[in-house]
Amino acid sequence: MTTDAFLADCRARLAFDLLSNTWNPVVLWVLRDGPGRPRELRKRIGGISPKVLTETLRRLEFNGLVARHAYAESPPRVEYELTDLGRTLLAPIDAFGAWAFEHGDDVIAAQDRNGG
Amino acid sequence: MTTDAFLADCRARLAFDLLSNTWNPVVLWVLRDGPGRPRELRKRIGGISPKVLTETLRRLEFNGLVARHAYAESPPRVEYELTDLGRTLLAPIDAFGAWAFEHGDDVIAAQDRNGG
DNA sequence: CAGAATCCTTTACGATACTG
DNA sequence: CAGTATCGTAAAGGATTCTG
Repeated sequence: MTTDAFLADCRARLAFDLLSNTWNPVVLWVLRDGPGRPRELRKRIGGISPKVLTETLRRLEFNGLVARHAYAESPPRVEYELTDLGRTLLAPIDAFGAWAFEHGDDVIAAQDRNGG
Repeated sequence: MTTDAFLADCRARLAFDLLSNTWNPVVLWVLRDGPGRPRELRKRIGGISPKVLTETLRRLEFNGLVARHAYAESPPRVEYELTDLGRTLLAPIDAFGAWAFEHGDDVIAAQDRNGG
């Protein structure tokens, strides 16, 4: 794919936006392990507030990547899971994960070299 | 656990962080076509301000993904290019680009379905 | 031309308290 | 327990101006 093609096609930019915030990719990442309730997802993730988790899940739902299932119980029970579309994103995300496993130390070394 | 502490321990998060802003992935993408001066890079990208381009390039340089070459001339000339480490990131970015071309329409359809 | 400095707006994120 | 409302801080990004 050429740069011109990338720039000419707004879908590519729109797709990059799907990963261009702190929590979207992380939430997708942990959902690969199966559906989960909010409280449990927060344990999988670590360091995310309930409010931001809800916002992130609703954003992913809006984009068709995550499905929300609410059950009429008391206390309420809700589960989130990847949609078929969301699951297609796992392969590209895996590519990043594999890259991180292979080159993460190089990035950290560069940061240290540059006074980080 | 703070986000920073989690990032320090999780290479996947480190990789996501490299792409978790608007311009990092786009700048990496256009640098695949070869080294470029800032003004020319802005033409390749479109819609990025000079200030934000500089900030993005310096951020990528800090992480060892981009190299900066300044020549003592008048008017000054500067070129940026991918490092070897930066080039290793092109494959994962390609994987996501391919996903965008295959599934971008599905995302747009979901957004429309949800009143976007 | 590169890019630093300044000012401004928007948004992301977090903490807390509250509702059903 | 899930989710909303509110408040506050911090950072991203844009526009403009100035300097070497």
